[in-house]
Amino acid sequence: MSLKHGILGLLNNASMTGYDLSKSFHLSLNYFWQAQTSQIYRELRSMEKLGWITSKVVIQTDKPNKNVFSLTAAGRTELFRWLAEDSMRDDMPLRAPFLMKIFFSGALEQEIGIEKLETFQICCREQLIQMHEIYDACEESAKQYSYVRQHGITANFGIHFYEMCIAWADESINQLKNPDGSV
Amino acid sequence: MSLKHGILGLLNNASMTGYDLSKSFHLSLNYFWQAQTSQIYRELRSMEKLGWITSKVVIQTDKPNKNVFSLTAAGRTELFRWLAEDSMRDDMPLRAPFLMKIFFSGALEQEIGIEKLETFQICCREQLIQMHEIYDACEESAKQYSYVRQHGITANFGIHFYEMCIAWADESINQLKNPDGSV
DNA sequence: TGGGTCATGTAACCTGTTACATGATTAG
DNA sequence: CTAATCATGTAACAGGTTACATGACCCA
Repeated sequence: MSLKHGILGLLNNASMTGYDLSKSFHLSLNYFWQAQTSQIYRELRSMEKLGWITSKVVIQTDKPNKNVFSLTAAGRTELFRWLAEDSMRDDMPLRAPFLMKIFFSGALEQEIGIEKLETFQICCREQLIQMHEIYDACEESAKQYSYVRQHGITANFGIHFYEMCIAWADESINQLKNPDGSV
Repeated sequence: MSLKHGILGLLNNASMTGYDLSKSFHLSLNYFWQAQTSQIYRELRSMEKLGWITSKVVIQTDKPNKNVFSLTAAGRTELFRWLAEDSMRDDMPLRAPFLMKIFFSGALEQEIGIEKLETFQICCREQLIQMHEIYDACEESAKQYSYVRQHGITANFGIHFYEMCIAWADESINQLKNPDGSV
Protein backbone atom coordinates (compact mmCIF):
# COMPACT_ATOMS: atom_id res chain seq x y z
CA MET A 1 0.00 0.00 0.00
CA SER A 2 2.42 2.64 -1.16
CA LEU A 3 -0.07 5.42 -1.85
CA LYS A 4 -1.10 5.61 1.82
CA HIS A 5 2.54 5.80 2.79
CA GLY A 6 3.27 8.42 0.18
CA ILE A 7 0.50 10.53 1.68
CA LEU A 8 1.88 9.97 5.19
CA GLY A 9 5.30 11.04 3.96
CA LEU A 10 4.01 14.25 2.41
CA LEU A 11 1.88 15.10 5.45
CA ASN A 12 4.92 14.58 7.66
CA ASN A 13 6.49 17.61 5.98
CA ALA A 14 3.38 19.76 6.10
CA SER A 15 -0.37 19.51 6.71
CA MET A 16 -2.30 19.73 3.47
CA THR A 17 -5.62 19.40 1.70
CA GLY A 18 -6.43 16.59 -0.73
CA TYR A 19 -6.00 19.09 -3.49
CA ASP A 20 -2.50 20.03 -2.31
CA LEU A 21 -1.56 16.38 -2.00
CA SER A 22 -2.70 15.79 -5.54
CA LYS A 23 -0.52 18.64 -6.77
CA SER A 24 2.45 17.45 -4.73
CA PHE A 25 2.12 14.02 -6.25
CA HIS A 26 2.16 15.47 -9.71
CA LEU A 27 5.10 17.73 -9.03
CA SER A 28 7.40 15.41 -7.17
CA LEU A 29 6.44 11.73 -7.20
CA ASN A 30 4.77 11.45 -10.56
CA TYR A 31 7.78 10.10 -12.41
CA PHE A 32 7.79 6.94 -10.30
CA TRP A 33 4.27 6.84 -8.85
CA GLN A 34 0.96 8.07 -10.21
CA ALA A 35 -2.11 8.95 -8.19
CA GLN A 36 -5.50 10.19 -9.35
CA THR A 37 -7.18 12.93 -7.33
CA SER A 38 -10.18 10.69 -6.71
CA GLN A 39 -7.91 8.01 -5.33
CA ILE A 40 -6.26 10.44 -2.96
CA TYR A 41 -9.62 11.51 -1.54
CA ARG A 42 -10.62 7.89 -1.04
CA GLU A 43 -7.35 7.04 0.69
CA LEU A 44 -7.67 10.09 2.91
CA ARG A 45 -11.07 8.90 4.17
CA SER A 46 -9.73 5.42 4.77
CA MET A 47 -6.66 6.74 6.57
CA GLU A 48 -8.86 8.88 8.77
CA LYS A 49 -10.78 5.74 9.75
CA LEU A 50 -7.46 4.06 10.57
CA GLY A 51 -6.65 7.00 12.83
CA TRP A 52 -3.49 7.90 10.91
CA ILE A 53 -4.66 11.41 10.07
CA THR A 54 -7.19 14.01 11.23
CA SER A 55 -8.85 16.81 9.34
CA LYS A 56 -9.81 20.36 10.18
CA VAL A 57 -12.05 22.60 8.10
CA VAL A 58 -10.48 25.96 7.36
CA ILE A 59 -12.99 28.61 6.37
CA GLN A 60 -11.93 30.91 3.56
CA THR A 61 -13.89 33.84 2.24
CA ASP A 62 -12.24 34.47 -1.10
CA LYS A 63 -11.83 30.76 -1.99
CA PRO A 64 -13.82 27.60 -1.23
CA ASN A 65 -13.37 26.27 2.29
CA LYS A 66 -10.80 23.57 2.67
CA ASN A 67 -10.22 20.40 4.61
CA VAL A 68 -6.68 20.32 5.95
CA PHE A 69 -5.25 16.93 6.89
CA SER A 70 -2.53 16.36 9.50
CA LEU A 71 -0.67 13.34 10.78
CA THR A 72 -1.66 11.87 14.14
CA ALA A 73 0.84 10.16 16.43
CA ALA A 74 -0.41 6.82 15.07
CA GLY A 75 0.15 8.06 11.53
CA ARG A 76 3.70 9.11 12.30
CA THR A 77 4.36 5.73 13.92
CA GLU A 78 3.06 3.95 10.85
CA LEU A 79 5.18 6.12 8.55
CA PHE A 80 8.33 5.27 10.47
CA ARG A 81 7.40 1.61 10.75
CA TRP A 82 7.06 1.50 6.97
CA LEU A 83 10.30 3.41 6.41
CA ALA A 84 12.28 1.23 8.81
CA GLU A 85 10.82 -2.06 7.60
CA ASP A 86 13.23 -4.34 5.80
CA SER A 87 11.34 -4.75 2.53
CA MET A 88 13.73 -3.83 -0.24
CA ARG A 89 13.16 -7.17 -1.99
CA ASP A 90 9.40 -6.58 -2.10
CA ASP A 91 9.92 -3.03 -3.32
CA MET A 92 12.19 -3.99 -6.22
CA PRO A 93 9.66 -4.96 -8.92
CA LEU A 94 9.37 -2.41 -11.68
CA ARG A 95 6.36 -1.84 -13.86
CA ALA A 96 7.18 -0.43 -17.26
CA PRO A 97 4.37 -0.64 -19.84
CA PHE A 98 6.55 0.61 -22.70
CA LEU A 99 8.77 -2.46 -22.35
CA MET A 100 5.75 -4.70 -22.76
CA LYS A 101 5.07 -3.16 -26.12
CA ILE A 102 8.69 -3.30 -27.25
CA PHE A 103 8.96 -6.89 -26.06
CA PHE A 104 6.21 -7.96 -28.45
CA SER A 105 7.04 -5.60 -31.30
CA GLY A 106 9.12 -8.39 -32.87
CA ALA A 107 5.80 -9.52 -34.34
CA LEU A 108 5.63 -6.32 -36.41
CA GLU A 109 7.71 -5.41 -39.44
CA GLN A 110 11.21 -4.43 -38.45
CA GLU A 111 10.92 -0.83 -39.58
CA ILE A 112 7.90 -0.32 -37.36
CA GLY A 113 9.77 -1.85 -34.43
CA ILE A 114 12.54 0.68 -35.04
CA GLU A 115 10.00 3.52 -35.18
CA LYS A 116 8.66 2.47 -31.79
CA LEU A 117 12.13 2.78 -30.31
CA GLU A 118 12.59 6.17 -31.95
CA THR A 119 9.30 7.44 -30.55
CA PHE A 120 10.32 6.11 -27.17
CA GLN A 121 13.56 8.03 -27.41
CA ILE A 122 11.75 11.28 -28.19
CA CYS A 123 9.52 10.79 -25.15
CA CYS A 124 12.59 10.13 -23.01
CA ARG A 125 14.23 13.35 -24.13
CA GLU A 126 11.10 15.26 -23.10
CA GLN A 127 11.05 13.53 -19.74
CA LEU A 128 14.73 14.25 -19.27
CA ILE A 129 14.14 17.99 -19.62
CA GLN A 130 11.41 17.81 -16.99
CA MET A 131 13.62 15.78 -14.67
CA HIS A 132 16.33 18.42 -14.88
CA GLU A 133 13.77 21.06 -13.87
CA ILE A 134 12.61 18.95 -10.93
CA TYR A 135 16.21 18.29 -9.93
CA ASP A 136 17.09 21.99 -10.01
CA ALA A 137 14.03 22.82 -7.90
CA CYS A 138 15.14 20.20 -5.35
CA GLU A 139 18.65 21.62 -5.20
CA GLU A 140 17.17 25.04 -4.52
CA SER A 141 14.94 23.92 -1.67
CA ALA A 142 17.59 21.61 -0.20
CA LYS A 143 19.29 24.80 0.95
CA GLN A 144 16.36 25.34 3.32
CA TYR A 145 15.03 21.88 4.14
CA SER A 146 17.51 19.10 4.72
CA TYR A 147 14.93 16.33 4.17
CA VAL A 148 14.77 17.42 0.55
CA ARG A 149 18.22 15.98 -0.14
CA GLN A 150 16.56 12.62 -0.80
CA HIS A 151 14.23 14.37 -3.20
CA GLY A 152 17.22 15.54 -5.21
CA ILE A 153 18.66 12.04 -5.09
CA THR A 154 15.50 10.50 -6.49
CA ALA A 155 15.23 13.22 -9.13
CA ASN A 156 18.81 12.39 -10.04
CA PHE A 157 17.67 8.80 -10.46
CA GLY A 158 15.17 10.04 -13.02
CA ILE A 159 17.93 11.84 -14.91
CA HIS A 160 20.13 8.75 -14.97
CA PHE A 161 17.15 6.65 -15.94
CA TYR A 162 16.16 8.64 -18.99
CA GLU A 163 19.77 9.06 -20.11
CA MET A 164 20.18 5.31 -19.90
CA CYS A 165 16.94 4.83 -21.86
CA ILE A 166 18.15 7.10 -24.65
CA ALA A 167 21.46 5.25 -24.90
CA TRP A 168 19.73 1.86 -24.81
CA ALA A 169 17.33 2.88 -27.57
CA ASP A 170 20.28 3.97 -29.73
CA GLU A 171 22.05 0.69 -29.15
CA SER A 172 18.90 -1.29 -29.87
CA ILE A 173 18.08 0.60 -33.05
CA ASN A 174 21.59 -0.13 -34.30
CA GLN A 175 21.25 -3.79 -33.43
CA LEU A 176 18.02 -4.01 -35.40
CA LYS A 177 19.53 -2.18 -38.37
CA ASN A 178 22.67 -4.38 -38.54
CA PRO A 179 21.23 -7.80 -37.83
CA ASP A 180 23.96 -9.60 -35.95
CA GLY A 181 26.63 -7.48 -37.58
CA SER A 182 29.62 -6.19 -35.60
CA VAL A 183 32.62 -8.04 -34.18
CA MET B 1 -4.97 -3.28 -19.96
CA SER B 2 -1.48 -4.57 -20.49
CA LEU B 3 -1.93 -8.01 -18.97
CA LYS B 4 -4.50 -9.04 -21.59
CA HIS B 5 -2.14 -7.85 -24.30
CA GLY B 6 0.80 -9.62 -22.74
CA ILE B 7 -1.22 -12.84 -22.86
CA LEU B 8 -2.18 -12.18 -26.48
CA GLY B 9 1.49 -11.63 -27.30
CA LEU B 10 2.58 -14.88 -25.70
CA LEU B 11 -0.24 -16.87 -27.30
CA ASN B 12 0.72 -15.43 -30.69
CA ASN B 13 3.99 -17.36 -30.42
CA ALA B 14 2.45 -20.58 -29.17
CA SER B 15 -0.82 -21.93 -27.75
CA MET B 16 -0.55 -22.53 -24.03
CA THR B 17 -2.31 -23.37 -20.79
CA GLY B 18 -2.82 -20.86 -17.97
CA TYR B 19 -0.08 -22.62 -16.13
CA ASP B 20 2.36 -22.22 -19.04
CA LEU B 21 1.44 -18.55 -19.34
CA SER B 22 2.13 -18.07 -15.68
CA LYS B 23 5.57 -19.63 -16.08
CA SER B 24 6.32 -17.59 -19.19
CA PHE B 25 5.45 -14.44 -17.32
CA HIS B 26 7.83 -15.33 -14.56
CA LEU B 27 10.63 -16.29 -16.90
CA SER B 28 10.51 -13.46 -19.39
CA LEU B 29 8.30 -10.50 -18.45
CA ASN B 30 8.62 -10.54 -14.70
CA TYR B 31 11.30 -7.87 -14.51
CA PHE B 32 8.97 -5.24 -15.93
CA TRP B 33 5.51 -6.72 -15.37
CA GLN B 34 4.18 -9.02 -12.65
CA ALA B 35 1.18 -11.30 -12.93
CA GLN B 36 -0.31 -13.67 -10.37
CA THR B 37 -1.52 -17.07 -11.54
CA SER B 38 -5.01 -16.31 -10.28
CA GLN B 39 -5.06 -13.11 -12.30
CA ILE B 40 -4.03 -14.94 -15.47
CA TYR B 41 -6.88 -17.43 -15.07
CA ARG B 42 -9.35 -14.58 -14.56
CA GLU B 43 -8.09 -12.70 -17.61
CA LEU B 44 -8.24 -15.87 -19.71
CA ARG B 45 -11.92 -16.30 -18.89
CA SER B 46 -12.63 -12.67 -19.69
CA MET B 47 -10.67 -12.84 -22.96
CA GLU B 48 -12.61 -15.93 -23.96
CA LYS B 49 -15.83 -13.95 -23.45
CA LEU B 50 -14.41 -11.18 -25.64
CA GLY B 51 -13.75 -13.79 -28.32
CA TRP B 52 -10.00 -13.12 -28.40
CA ILE B 53 -9.04 -16.69 -27.49
CA THR B 54 -10.52 -20.20 -27.50
CA SER B 55 -9.70 -23.19 -25.36
CA LYS B 56 -9.43 -26.93 -26.01
CA VAL B 57 -9.17 -29.59 -23.36
CA VAL B 58 -6.24 -31.93 -23.92
CA ILE B 59 -6.61 -35.23 -22.11
CA GLN B 60 -3.45 -36.55 -20.52
CA THR B 61 -3.09 -39.85 -18.73
CA ASP B 62 0.12 -39.36 -16.76
CA LYS B 63 -0.60 -35.72 -15.80
CA PRO B 64 -3.78 -33.74 -15.08
CA ASN B 65 -5.79 -32.77 -18.18
CA LYS B 66 -5.09 -29.33 -19.48
CA ASN B 67 -6.90 -26.44 -21.04
CA VAL B 68 -4.91 -25.12 -23.98
CA PHE B 69 -5.67 -21.56 -25.12
CA SER B 70 -5.16 -20.25 -28.66
CA LEU B 71 -5.61 -16.90 -30.36
CA THR B 72 -8.66 -16.37 -32.54
CA ALA B 73 -8.61 -14.08 -35.58
CA ALA B 74 -10.19 -11.37 -33.39
CA GLY B 75 -7.48 -11.87 -30.80
CA ARG B 76 -4.74 -11.49 -33.37
CA THR B 77 -6.43 -8.35 -34.70
CA GLU B 78 -6.57 -6.90 -31.20
CA LEU B 79 -2.92 -7.74 -30.58
CA PHE B 80 -1.83 -5.93 -33.73
CA ARG B 81 -4.15 -3.01 -33.07
CA TRP B 82 -2.53 -2.62 -29.67
CA LEU B 83 0.99 -2.98 -31.05
CA ALA B 84 0.41 -0.48 -33.86
CA GLU B 85 -1.42 2.06 -31.71
CA ASP B 86 0.41 5.31 -31.13
CA SER B 87 0.45 5.31 -27.34
CA MET B 88 4.06 5.75 -26.28
CA ARG B 89 3.16 8.75 -24.13
CA ASP B 90 0.60 6.72 -22.20
CA ASP B 91 3.03 3.85 -21.82
CA MET B 92 5.85 5.97 -20.38
CA PRO B 93 4.90 6.14 -16.68
CA LEU B 94 7.10 4.03 -14.46
CA ARG B 95 6.13 2.55 -11.15
CA ALA B 96 9.05 1.98 -8.81
CA PRO B 97 8.13 1.35 -5.16
CA PHE B 98 11.75 1.42 -3.97
CA LEU B 99 12.02 5.07 -5.05
CA MET B 100 9.02 5.94 -2.90
CA LYS B 101 10.84 4.65 0.14
CA ILE B 102 14.10 6.36 -0.72
CA PHE B 103 12.26 9.60 -1.45
CA PHE B 104 10.95 9.73 2.10
CA SER B 105 13.99 8.26 3.84
CA GLY B 106 15.24 11.80 4.46
CA ALA B 107 12.99 11.68 7.53
CA LEU B 108 15.21 8.94 9.00
CA GLU B 109 18.68 9.29 10.43
CA GLN B 110 21.22 9.68 7.70
CA GLU B 111 23.04 6.43 8.41
CA ILE B 112 19.82 4.50 7.97
CA GLY B 113 19.15 6.29 4.71
CA ILE B 114 22.58 5.19 3.52
CA GLU B 115 21.86 1.61 4.60
CA LYS B 116 18.70 1.62 2.51
CA LEU B 117 20.71 2.56 -0.55
CA GLU B 118 23.27 -0.13 0.24
CA THR B 119 20.56 -2.77 0.55
CA PHE B 120 19.09 -1.54 -2.69
CA GLN B 121 22.45 -1.96 -4.35
CA ILE B 122 22.77 -5.54 -3.14
CA CYS B 123 19.33 -6.35 -4.56
CA CYS B 124 20.32 -4.76 -7.86
CA ARG B 125 23.42 -6.91 -8.11
CA GLU B 126 21.29 -10.01 -7.63
CA GLN B 127 18.86 -8.86 -10.27
CA LEU B 128 21.72 -8.10 -12.62
CA ILE B 129 22.95 -11.68 -12.45
CA GLN B 130 19.47 -12.91 -13.31
CA MET B 131 19.16 -10.45 -16.16
CA HIS B 132 22.39 -11.75 -17.68
CA GLU B 133 20.98 -15.28 -17.54
CA ILE B 134 17.77 -14.16 -19.22
CA TYR B 135 19.74 -12.25 -21.83
CA ASP B 136 21.93 -15.25 -22.62
CA ALA B 137 18.86 -17.46 -22.97
CA CYS B 138 17.37 -14.93 -25.40
CA GLU B 139 20.53 -14.82 -27.48
CA GLU B 140 20.43 -18.61 -27.70
CA SER B 141 16.84 -18.82 -28.87
CA ALA B 142 17.21 -15.81 -31.20
CA LYS B 143 19.20 -18.16 -33.43
CA GLN B 144 15.98 -20.10 -34.04
CA TYR B 145 13.17 -17.60 -33.69
CA SER B 146 13.64 -14.12 -35.10
CA TYR B 147 10.84 -12.57 -33.00
CA VAL B 148 13.00 -13.22 -29.95
CA ARG B 149 15.40 -10.44 -30.94
CA GLN B 150 13.11 -7.99 -29.15
CA HIS B 151 13.26 -10.24 -26.11
CA GLY B 152 17.04 -9.86 -26.05
CA ILE B 153 16.66 -6.12 -26.49
CA THR B 154 14.34 -5.83 -23.50
CA ALA B 155 16.57 -8.11 -21.42
CA ASN B 156 19.43 -5.81 -22.36
CA PHE B 157 17.33 -2.96 -21.02
CA GLY B 158 17.21 -4.78 -17.70
CA ILE B 159 21.00 -5.10 -17.69
CA HIS B 160 21.47 -1.39 -18.41
CA PHE B 161 18.84 -0.58 -15.81
CA TYR B 162 20.43 -2.43 -12.93
CA GLU B 163 23.91 -1.25 -13.86
CA MET B 164 22.60 2.32 -13.79
CA CYS B 165 20.93 1.67 -10.44
CA ILE B 166 24.19 0.42 -8.91
CA ALA B 167 26.10 3.46 -10.18
CA TRP B 168 23.36 5.83 -8.99
CA ALA B 169 23.34 4.26 -5.53
CA ASP B 170 27.13 4.70 -5.31
CA GLU B 171 26.86 8.33 -6.32
CA SER B 172 24.02 8.95 -3.87
CA ILE B 173 25.78 7.27 -0.96
CA ASN B 174 28.80 9.47 -1.60
CA GLN B 175 26.63 12.56 -1.74
CA LEU B 176 25.06 11.70 1.60
CA LYS B 177 28.44 10.97 3.16
CA ASN B 178 30.04 14.26 1.98
CA PRO B 179 27.22 16.71 2.51
CA ASP B 180 27.59 19.26 -0.26
CA GLY B 181 31.33 18.62 -0.45
CA SER B 182 33.12 18.42 -3.79
CA VAL B 183 33.94 21.19 -6.32
C1' DT C 1 7.50 -39.46 3.60
C1' DG C 2 8.29 -35.05 2.19
C1' DG C 3 8.95 -31.72 -1.31
C1' DG C 4 8.60 -30.32 -6.14
C1' DT C 5 6.11 -29.96 -10.48
C1' DC C 6 1.84 -30.22 -13.08
C1' DA C 7 -2.70 -28.20 -13.32
C1' DT C 8 -6.84 -26.06 -12.08
C1' DG C 9 -9.21 -22.46 -10.08
C1' DT C 10 -12.52 -19.42 -6.28
C1' DA C 11 -13.41 -15.67 -2.93
C1' DA C 12 -12.53 -11.66 -0.75
C1' DC C 13 -10.39 -7.69 -0.68
C1' DC C 14 -7.61 -3.75 -2.06
C1' DT C 15 -5.97 -0.47 -5.44
C1' DG C 16 -6.18 2.11 -9.67
C1' DT C 17 -8.81 4.30 -13.56
C1' DT C 18 -12.42 6.90 -15.90
C1' DA C 19 -16.20 9.62 -16.11
C1' DC C 20 -19.07 12.64 -13.98
C1' DA C 21 -20.74 16.62 -10.94
C1' DT C 22 -20.52 21.26 -8.74
C1' DG C 23 -19.46 26.01 -8.15
C1' DA C 24 -16.80 30.26 -6.91
C1' DT C 25 -13.03 33.42 -8.11
C1' DT C 26 -9.39 35.41 -10.96
C1' DA C 27 -6.55 36.62 -14.93
C1' DG C 28 -6.20 37.44 -19.85
C1' DC D 1 -16.39 36.09 -21.94
C1' DT D 2 -13.61 32.21 -21.40
C1' DA D 3 -10.23 29.43 -19.45
C1' DA D 4 -7.63 28.32 -15.46
C1' DT D 5 -7.22 27.59 -10.64
C1' DC D 6 -9.15 26.39 -6.22
C1' DA D 7 -11.64 22.76 -3.91
C1' DT D 8 -14.52 18.93 -3.13
C1' DG D 9 -15.94 14.55 -4.04
C1' DT D 10 -19.15 9.99 -5.95
C1' DA D 11 -20.02 5.85 -8.78
C1' DA D 12 -18.83 2.26 -11.53
C1' DC D 13 -15.66 -0.53 -13.21
C1' DA D 14 -11.08 -2.64 -14.10
C1' DG D 15 -7.03 -4.62 -12.47
C1' DG D 16 -3.93 -6.49 -8.84
C1' DT D 17 -3.04 -9.13 -4.41
C1' DT D 18 -3.57 -12.69 -0.89
C1' DA D 19 -5.23 -16.66 0.92
C1' DC D 20 -7.27 -20.83 0.22
C1' DA D 21 -8.51 -25.45 -1.98
C1' DT D 22 -7.59 -29.84 -4.54
C1' DG D 23 -5.14 -33.81 -6.13
C1' DA D 24 -1.95 -36.80 -8.72
C1' DC D 25 2.60 -38.08 -9.92
C1' DC D 26 7.73 -38.30 -9.43
C1' DC D 27 12.13 -38.12 -7.25
C1' DA D 28 15.30 -38.44 -3.33
